[in-house]
Amino acid sequence: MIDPADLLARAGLRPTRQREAILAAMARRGRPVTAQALHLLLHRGAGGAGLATVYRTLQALAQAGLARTFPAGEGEVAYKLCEPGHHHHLICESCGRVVEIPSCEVEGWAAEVANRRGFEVSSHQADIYGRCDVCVREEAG
Amino acid sequence: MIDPADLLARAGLRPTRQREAILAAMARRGRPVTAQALHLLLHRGAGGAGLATVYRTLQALAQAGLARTFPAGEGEVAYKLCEPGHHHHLICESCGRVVEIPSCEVEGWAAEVANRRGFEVSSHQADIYGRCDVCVREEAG
DNA sequence: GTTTCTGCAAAACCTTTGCAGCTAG
DNA sequence: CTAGCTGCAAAGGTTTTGCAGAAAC
Repeated sequence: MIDPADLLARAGLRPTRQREAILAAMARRGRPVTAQALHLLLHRGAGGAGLATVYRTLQALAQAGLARTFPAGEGEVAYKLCEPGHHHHLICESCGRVVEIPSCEVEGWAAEVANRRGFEVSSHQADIYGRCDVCVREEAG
Repeated sequence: MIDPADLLARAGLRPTRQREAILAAMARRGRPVTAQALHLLLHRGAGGAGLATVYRTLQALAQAGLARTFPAGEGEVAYKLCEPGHHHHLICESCGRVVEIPSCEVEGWAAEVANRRGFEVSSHQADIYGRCDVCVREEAG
């Protein structure tokens, strides 16, 4: 379970009403959201947060390694809460759901390919795009 | 060897002075460049090209599958000439050099991981970051 | 009481678009 | 001659920044 207050502490941020609202919304959503979308979501509900605050909070979370960024649409960036540490993603192109894949079988491949060309690996990144079980069924049904 | 005129023909674009200058600069560079950077590069040299033209050309190339986009800095997109078809990249974080990896051993891993979770794979994307042989030697020497 | 955070509005930025003039076929 | 391309400048959008007031410690 995701605890907003805990995440803020881990990021070295003061727990404020706005930040907790932002984190709660992100946790509830579970898939990447843009700053703009988050701002709208919160503005309508009770605990609002200014656009600048949303941007600043998301940036801080990403910098602390508690959120990952995804390219979204044209020139927009979406954020999603992620456990720190290395992992990959399975992304549904239909509903936007994102599943984290903890194990990393790409590791060996990356090291081999890189070494063969004299590269020294510092990191790698791999994501799989497709349609999730729910969306596949819906489309078929 | 990369032939600007040929690439333009493959993309269904008319060969003009500006476009050939853009392609020549991209080929010369060999690593991802942003539209802004290209514009500056060309504006200083002889064969200039307007910013709008640079953007339009890069967009057309990407759409034709002859260039790939890379996230660059904050909210910027960089482009690099790439052979069409599926491949991965080895990216040097020090000098920016990019090497294409044609073979795709990730394919199997992607399919297995996805199927295990009920996903239907449509595509995947994997890049390796590190330092290339030249930069490693420079750092050591 | 300090330090940090928020909100607003302005600014900065990259990118796209409209349009008149030019160029390739 | 016609269709397509270029350049400029204006517009569109997202993201960042400055600053006074508010909130957390």
